[in-house]
Amino acid sequence: MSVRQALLALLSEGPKYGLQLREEFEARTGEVWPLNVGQVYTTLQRLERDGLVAAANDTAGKEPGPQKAYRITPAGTAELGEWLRVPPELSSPPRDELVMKVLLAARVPGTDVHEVIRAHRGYLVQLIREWNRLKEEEAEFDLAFGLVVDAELFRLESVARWLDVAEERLRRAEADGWPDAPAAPDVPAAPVSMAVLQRRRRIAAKR
Amino acid sequence: MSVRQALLALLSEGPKYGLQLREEFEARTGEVWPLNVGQVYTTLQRLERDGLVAAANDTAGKEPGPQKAYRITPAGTAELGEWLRVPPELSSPPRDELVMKVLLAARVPGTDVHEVIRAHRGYLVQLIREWNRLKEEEAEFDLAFGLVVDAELFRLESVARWLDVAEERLRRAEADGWPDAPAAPDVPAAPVSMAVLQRRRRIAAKR
DNA sequence: ACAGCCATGTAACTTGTTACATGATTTT
DNA sequence: AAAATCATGTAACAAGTTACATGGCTGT
Repeated sequence: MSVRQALLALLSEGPKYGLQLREEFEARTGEVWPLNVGQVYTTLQRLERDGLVAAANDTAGKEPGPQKAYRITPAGTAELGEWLRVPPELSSPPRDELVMKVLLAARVPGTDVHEVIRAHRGYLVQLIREWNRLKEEEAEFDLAFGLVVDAELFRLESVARWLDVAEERLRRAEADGWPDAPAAPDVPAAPVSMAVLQRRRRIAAKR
Repeated sequence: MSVRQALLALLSEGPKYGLQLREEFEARTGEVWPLNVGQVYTTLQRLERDGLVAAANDTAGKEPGPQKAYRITPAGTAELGEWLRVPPELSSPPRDELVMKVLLAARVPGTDVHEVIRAHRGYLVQLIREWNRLKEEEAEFDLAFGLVVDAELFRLESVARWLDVAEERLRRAEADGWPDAPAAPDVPAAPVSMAVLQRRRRIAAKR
């Protein structure tokens, strides 16, 4: 839900048409974040439906051609302004796929969390090296590219550091006899009318 | 596209039913990442369609009740195993909403990037403080919560640091006379048969 | 008996992806 | 004239969200 506003931002500089928006979007992100064209057109349709953009009858006229330029409307400018300033993810943080893998791997039978963690960590340091190489090669010339690469590097490094503390935390928990319910390893908790079981757990959770 | 595998992971410990999966998912993520129930049921349907899970005719039988338990199949176990080990975001990194806001704000007329950056940075440090408080209060007791909070803290801190270097980069670029095309501030590049214009830009990009 | 939760399901909608179809323009 | 590429558009699908409908079970 950010392509919408990205298009508004590009149109705030002047009328543009579909393919042009795709190219400028990718240029603005240092050619790192691709944007498929189909989405540009469908998003433009929705923006027009919502009154945030309008077809720009080229002031020059007489030159229709295949291109259909759009311009931003006052309502569009307003929405853009708010989007730029309102911080993302206000409520609960986004689900992080790698974090989920570690959390879940910790209790999957026949799986060693530490092995999983090592695999991902190895891949991360490799990725970090590659981005650093790219940065040295190109980031001087392209402001957008430099910014995006920095963001990615910072993110990757924070994930790598998290893997380290996560592994340590898990190791300590294991030393303390975790997972806390190795219990019945297949018997589906007996036919105790599970609704009751469910309830009991909820109450227990409330302490 | 990770709820799918998360359900597989939970089912790898034994048969479970819909609501139970929702609750266990949220428990595993320290109650930080909510999961709406509707998605659990639709995802289970797709998993069944794809042969990764199957209805678990409770071995105990005779106790249908309202609950429909599912169990993981060998194919499901295989997919889960691969998902756990394959690193995410192999190709290009995910679009980060905050990064996009900064990149785009830099050229939106009537908008000061630095003001935008400051606003987001302020919000970030506030968020970091709140998470730290939560961590001190509860993270001791709940391994999952501790892990998720750490991940979020690391992420937020990396974003905050990125904002700092981004602001510095932008400031230097401005000193060097950026944005590079203040040019015609409204005239849509004249009616020069835009297709040609487009081409020229592509070639120029190739240098 | 009635209220309230447990449990499953469905509908409508948004965002995003991939793949294909169709003209117009330009290049060779 | 044919091939390539520019440009727009549509169809089909996956994944996610919110909201609502519907029974069964439980507690008072």
